[in-house]
Amino acid sequence: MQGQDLIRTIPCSGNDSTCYALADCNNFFVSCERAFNPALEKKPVIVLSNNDGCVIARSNEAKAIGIKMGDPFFKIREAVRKYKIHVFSGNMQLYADMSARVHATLREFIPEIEIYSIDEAFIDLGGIQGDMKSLGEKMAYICRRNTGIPVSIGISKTKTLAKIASKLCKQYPKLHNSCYMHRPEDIETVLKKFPIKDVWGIGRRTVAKLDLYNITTAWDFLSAPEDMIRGLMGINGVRTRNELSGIPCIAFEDSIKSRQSIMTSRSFTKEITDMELLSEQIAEFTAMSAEKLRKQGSLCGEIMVFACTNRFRTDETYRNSSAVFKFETPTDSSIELCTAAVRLAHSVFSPGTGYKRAGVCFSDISGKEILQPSLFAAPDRFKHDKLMDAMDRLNKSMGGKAVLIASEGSGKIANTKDHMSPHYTTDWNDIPVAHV
DNA sequence: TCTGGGGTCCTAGGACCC
DNA sequence: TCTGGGGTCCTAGGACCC
Repeated sequence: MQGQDLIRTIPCSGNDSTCYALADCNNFFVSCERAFNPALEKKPVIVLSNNDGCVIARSNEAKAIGIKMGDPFFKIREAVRKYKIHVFSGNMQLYADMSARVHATLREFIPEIEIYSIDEAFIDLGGIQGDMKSLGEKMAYICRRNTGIPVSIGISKTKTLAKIASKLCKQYPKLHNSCYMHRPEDIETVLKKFPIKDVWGIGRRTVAKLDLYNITTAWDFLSAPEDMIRGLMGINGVRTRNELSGIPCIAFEDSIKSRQSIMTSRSFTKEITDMELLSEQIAEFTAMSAEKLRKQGSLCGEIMVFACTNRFRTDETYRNSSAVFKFETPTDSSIELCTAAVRLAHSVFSPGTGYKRAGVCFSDISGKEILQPSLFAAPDRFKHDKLMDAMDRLNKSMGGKAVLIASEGSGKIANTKDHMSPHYTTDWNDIPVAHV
């Protein structure tokens, strides 16, 4: 039974010597800003989340000053002035575009890559002959040259070990952004020094539990009995333990999987107390989610709307209300989705409440091609297809929100983005000009 | 004044059925 | 008074990731 759990996720390549690379972009959002503004090199730089709320990326210099991931911006204003930290509002369009460029560069080496996140990709090097260390160095060099983004390439027998190898690259500049970790004695030396809290899959809660057993390094974890790890962490703990010992338990997935849920939510600069404003926001979030839904060719079976108060306020109790609607027949029409969402927004709203955050979540998502039409569904149930298609194309070619659903309103609520860089690669007006 | 956003998977426990 | 046992499915909550 336990064995089957594990085997299910092991890639069945038929090759007993597996090898994975992890390409990890260094301080990715900061590196994107630097790629177009070289004056930022060697300077402390941070990037902020929506509404300029929290720190979501830091340059090494900013880390050295003591700026933490997730620090609220208003709490570090003093340090920003004192150390002349360069501040940017998150420019997600730019980062997504730069990410695509890095992926395209990696694919020139090995076509099948697994895009793990906006700044990370796994590459299956199983069966590849040659000097892995120099292959990694070459990948890192070409990525930097083609995109301006510094990338760390960690290579080892499992994904978890490859992650560790990529972290070593950042720690030791001498490695030239590429670390191939394969000899058992080297792996042992590394794991004995590697903090368990930095291992992929080991989070805060687990670190606290492991600490009670004096497990503080990756090697301690690997040396602990399997039953004990299973008891503390369940199957995922056993997988991580196997991965550290060189047995792959996390499969390589190069096909792009459709999302099982699609969410759009935002915090507001000022609390919303007006129902019309709230429902316009909800409609806007719904339209954004619906666009993502159509992009992956899916239908939504269930929609959830939520709105909550400011969880940091101490003078009143935190409230989070939500409501759900199930569609008789799944849909991808913004019109149907917005109609449902606005109705839900009305049922969630309570007068006199100040809402600080709200959002929309689509679930029960299915592929459009395998739709089982309900017996009672109207024959014209795809009547909005052409309209949606036209709307998506207009919005794509004209950028942003050229066409809106009526319930979205006119966007009266603006987010704070006081430090936005130009849309260098995604807006013709912002394309950098070379002065010669 | 000001505190992000979007995902996945696993597990335990309850409801329900035979 | 006595009060089974096993299976499935669903859901909420926890934990993790970036």
